[in-house]
Amino acid sequence: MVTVSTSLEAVRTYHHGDLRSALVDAGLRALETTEIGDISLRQIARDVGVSATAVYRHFPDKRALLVALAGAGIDKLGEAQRAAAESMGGGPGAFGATGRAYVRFALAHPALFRLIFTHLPPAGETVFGQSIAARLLHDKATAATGGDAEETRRLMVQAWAIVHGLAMLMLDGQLPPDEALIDQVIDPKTLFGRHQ
Amino acid sequence: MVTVSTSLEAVRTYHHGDLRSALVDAGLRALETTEIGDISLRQIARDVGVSATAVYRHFPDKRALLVALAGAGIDKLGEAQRAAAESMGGGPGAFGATGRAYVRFALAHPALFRLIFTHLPPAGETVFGQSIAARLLHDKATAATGGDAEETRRLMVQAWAIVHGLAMLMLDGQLPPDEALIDQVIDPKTLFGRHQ
DNA sequence: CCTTTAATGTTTATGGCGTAAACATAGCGC
DNA sequence: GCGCTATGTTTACGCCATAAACATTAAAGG
Repeated sequence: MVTVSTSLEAVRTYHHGDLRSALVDAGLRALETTEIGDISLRQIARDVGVSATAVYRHFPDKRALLVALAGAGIDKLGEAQRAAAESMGGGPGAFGATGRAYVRFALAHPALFRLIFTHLPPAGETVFGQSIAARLLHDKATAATGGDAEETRRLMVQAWAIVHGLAMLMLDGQLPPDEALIDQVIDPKTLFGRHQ
Repeated sequence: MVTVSTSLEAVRTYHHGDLRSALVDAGLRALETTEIGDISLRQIARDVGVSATAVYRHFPDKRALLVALAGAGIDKLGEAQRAAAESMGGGPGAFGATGRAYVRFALAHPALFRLIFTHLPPAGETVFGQSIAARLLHDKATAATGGDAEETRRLMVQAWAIVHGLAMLMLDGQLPPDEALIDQVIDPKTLFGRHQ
């Protein structure tokens, strides 16, 4: 029996121990350097040091692994937004901070960001519905509209669309990924100050 | 020599006649029913009734064919916007009409729309730069800002981002693809009426 | 403890893909 | 009419996702 020492104290045996999370970790790592279309099951398995078909013990198919990666990505995105809001003390600047964090996350992890939104049927609830920013945004929009539900919804969708659109256009090279442009476009004053 | 009759009057010989445009047409047709990641050179070649490698006489690789398809898509999108603007007589409602046409186009041709923006390095100029809507938008934004260049740019980017974001979120199942929501979100009054 | 069994690996195989290389055909300029 | 070149085809390679059969080991029950 061959015993291969891996990164730290761990030792490889026939059974891996926690292959599922190792695959997810390797997948997330791969997404940092590989565009989404070039992600391959076999490569991820190779990275983990396991046969290609071992993956199928933990995921029914490639798509299922990608769904798991997207889930991890959604968590990361949420955490980035939470941290951004917290850094503003949850105060009036918090909502804008979550928007900027959203775009920065997209630019920092393009393949992961794309995976979250595209290439997968929305897993159960909508990404946005689960978001920290959703509550902040809802509060802000409700205040701005004085409680009108339809207007509130419009403001929320507009705000999300602007942030998401900015992220996508920068990701796709249609707009320069400038920090200054992000700040300029995501300005709560111009997004909410307009309501009559 | 086998002579196969194709759709109309045409006749197949060893040389196709206009394989390049036949491939583009078949590719566009494929994009109506196949998501972008599942588009295959070999299938397109099969649809045209030609060997897989014949494609390489007209395109250096798959990417090049996709670029050609994206180019055709950009033309179609531009035409849809032009028609939308014209239907409003080019009047004050024209700009909003181009925005709605943009989102409707995305919903009507999801794979093609994605191809145009993602999966390809922006071919030369930006998609938006060439757009009919760009001029309408620029005029509108300039009027709203009284000529301030930076403010004009901000308004233009915000408008494009909102439209693009809405299209993407609907495409990705994060927002319901309702006509009413499109009309509500893309409302020039709420997009431009706010400027102080 | 020791054995059975289920979980979790590996090997092997299949068919599809993009693409390179060698070869075939035919249209066009001389 | 002939040869050159554009434009096809055939064949082949290596990678991919995935199915099927087989191997190893951990855990559970006697």
